Amino acid sequence: MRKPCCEKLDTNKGAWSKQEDQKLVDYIRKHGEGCWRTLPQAAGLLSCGKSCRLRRINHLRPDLKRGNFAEDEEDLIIRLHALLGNRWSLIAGRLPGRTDNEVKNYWNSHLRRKLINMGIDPSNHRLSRSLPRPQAPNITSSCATLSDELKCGAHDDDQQAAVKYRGENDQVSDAGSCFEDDSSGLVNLNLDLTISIPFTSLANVEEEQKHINVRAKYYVNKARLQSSLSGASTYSLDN
DNA sequence: AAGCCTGTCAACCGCCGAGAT
DNA sequence: AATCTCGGCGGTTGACAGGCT
Repeated sequence: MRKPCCEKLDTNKGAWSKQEDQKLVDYIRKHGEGCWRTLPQAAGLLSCGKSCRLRRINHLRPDLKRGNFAEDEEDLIIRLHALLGNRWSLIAGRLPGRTDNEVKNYWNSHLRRKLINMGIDPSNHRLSRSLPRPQAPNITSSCATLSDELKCGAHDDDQQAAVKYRGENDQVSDAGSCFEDDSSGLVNLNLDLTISIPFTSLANVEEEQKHINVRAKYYVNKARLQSSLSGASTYSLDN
C-alpha cells in the first residue's frame, strides 16, 4: 500500500496565487530544486510537492516560451508524435521552451483535429478514410493511391496540408521503418514522417504494433542514456 | 441579455520505473 | 528478492472564456 504523496487535508488545491508563485520561485532560487516532498513545508506553501513541481515545470521555469506554436513547431510535434506516440515529455524535450503539458494540450486541442480533417488517424498517423484498398498491398501500389485517397473527402486546404505533411518524398513506408538499422552506434531516429501501408488483417496490425513498440522503447531508452551521458538538455534525435 | 455550447488550458490523479534500504 | 520512497509521466477533469443562438 502506497502512502499518498502528501497529507491531503492540509493542502491547497486549485489555481496558484501570485504570492504562492513568488514563494516557490524564491525558495528554488535560494535552495535549488531539491526534494519536492519536503519543499512545500520548507517554502511555507500549502500545496503538495507534486503540485509545486508541476507549477515550477509548467509555469515558473525561466526559459519557458509562451504563446502560439510556430508552424515549424507544429510540424515537429506531428513528426515526433508519429515516431514516439504519446510520449509528451520526449516530444517536449525537442521543443525548447515548451512543456509536456503544453504540447499535450496543443495536440489534443489543435493538431489532433487538424490531422482528422486531413483524413489522417491521429492515433497512428495512417490514412483513416475508408476507401477501397488493393487486395495484395505493396509499398509501390499504396504510394500510387495515396494522393487519390487524400483527394477523397478532405478539403482543398487539408489536402495541400496532407501532401505537405507527407513531405516531398512520395514513398510511403511502414511505421516501423524509422527504427531501422542503427549500425553507426549513434542514435538513429529518422524524423521523416511516414504513413504506413495498409495491413491485410488485424493480426498483422497487432503484430506490427508490438514490433514497433519494442523497438521504439529500445531507441528511446538509448536516447535517454546517451542524453544523460552527454549532459544534453534535449535528446538528440537528429542524425 | 441570458443561456447554452465548445474549446482551451491549468491542475489533479493514479500509475510506473528507478534507486535506496 | 522484496519493499519502500520519490520523481516523473500521461490521462483526465474542471474552471473559465468566447462564440453562438
